[in-house]
Amino acid sequence: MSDLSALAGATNTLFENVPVRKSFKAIVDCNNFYCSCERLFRPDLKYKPVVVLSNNDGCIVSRSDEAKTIGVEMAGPYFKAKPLIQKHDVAVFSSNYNLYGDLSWRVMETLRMMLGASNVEVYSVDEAFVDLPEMDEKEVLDYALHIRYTIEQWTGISVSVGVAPTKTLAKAANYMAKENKRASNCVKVLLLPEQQRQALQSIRISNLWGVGGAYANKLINMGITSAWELRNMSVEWAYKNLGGVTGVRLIKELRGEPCIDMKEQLAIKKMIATTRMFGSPVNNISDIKEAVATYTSRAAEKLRRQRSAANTISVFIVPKEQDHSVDFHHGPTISTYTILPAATSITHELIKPAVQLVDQLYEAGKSYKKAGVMLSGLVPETAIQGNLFVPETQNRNRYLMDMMDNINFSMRDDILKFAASGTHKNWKMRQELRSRRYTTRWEEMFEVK
DNA sequence: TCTGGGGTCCTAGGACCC
DNA sequence: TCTGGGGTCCTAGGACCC
Repeated sequence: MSDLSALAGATNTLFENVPVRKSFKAIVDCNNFYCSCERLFRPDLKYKPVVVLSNNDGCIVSRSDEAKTIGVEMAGPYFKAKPLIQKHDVAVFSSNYNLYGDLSWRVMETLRMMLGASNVEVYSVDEAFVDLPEMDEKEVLDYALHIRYTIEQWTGISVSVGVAPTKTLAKAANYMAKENKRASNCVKVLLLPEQQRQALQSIRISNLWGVGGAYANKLINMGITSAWELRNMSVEWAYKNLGGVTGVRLIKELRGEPCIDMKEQLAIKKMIATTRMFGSPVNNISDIKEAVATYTSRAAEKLRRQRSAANTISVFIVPKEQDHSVDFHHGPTISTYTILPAATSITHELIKPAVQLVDQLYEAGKSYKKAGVMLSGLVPETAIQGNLFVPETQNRNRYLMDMMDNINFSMRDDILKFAASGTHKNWKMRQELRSRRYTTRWEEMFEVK
């Protein structure tokens, strides 16, 4: 490797006038995204503490800066934070995914218009990696600020931007930008080795992208506490101690050697899951079957959207544990799966085996708090669709699905569904504090009087 | 009775991300 | 009393084959 860089240097001195082509990666990350979305339609909340809850109003998944300041913890259970929230008059919202999804699309579309779609990798609902156009190092900061201001002006959502030679360093830069928004103007650029050293020395190992709870503990026990200390470990050490090639990539990225490529957009998913907590514990098998049928319908929609079919369906249910001393995340999960005779994307062909699996899993007398459906073994739908040798009804099924998808998409709220999904929904999740779907429903639009 | 080595495919499980 | 949902990638180890 050092041979290569020596070579590159030599080439450069030979051709003084040929500029070195530098490619920089940026991560653009919406600030407190869900809270910002809620505030957009509630300007009265602009400087007030706001939090958004997860599905089922379970934990806190987004906090405004003001909420962070008064000590509301991220991912903490809502009921524990409630006293603090009431004391400080914090505005509380249930998740409103219609709203966030739509605003996310606007932010990403702005980036695509600025940089070209092929240079934007949507990484999550509120983050995107972008390949910056070639420019002088001095211009990078200005360009990053330009991105930030344009998005804010066009969508009303404020973002932070981190720029560096690799994705991992860009994430580190972004972390620093957010640490001190006022000083950084929400933008941080780490191009020079000296800038990178200072930044990595100030970042604790647990805040590094790619180091989760398990590795953080392990590293701290080994005496490695800062990102800089980790950067200076050898790749052999990383292979042995940080999950093989993943660890090697992490170290190299920290040193400025790009190892994590930009991903193709519209990549076809390899697995599709729909899982939910129940609004309250359920002990009745028919309710569980209704829920599983509903989740299967949702998963099948996702499957058809990417034009895939599945040959394996797994179902799991999670009993409500009796012993509250155990860590709730690691409650027992009971699961099983079926391999289908042929891959399919037809909802009712998936619901039937899914519901049968519930019979295998369910134990009478127990109550359950969660269930989920996973589809895997995905293949392109074209591989199975429109077969001349299957009965005509089977081809018609696919058209039926198209019709259902279209109607459900335009009417929303699952106007058409299968009877197995039930009508009582005793298991349905709680969403007591949801705001209006301002940007996706006519009847919920923002009104100006 | 003696009884190798290398390859592939699959699954379970562990780590991570937001 | 009350603690989210949806993904990815990687490795180890077993089954099977020649």
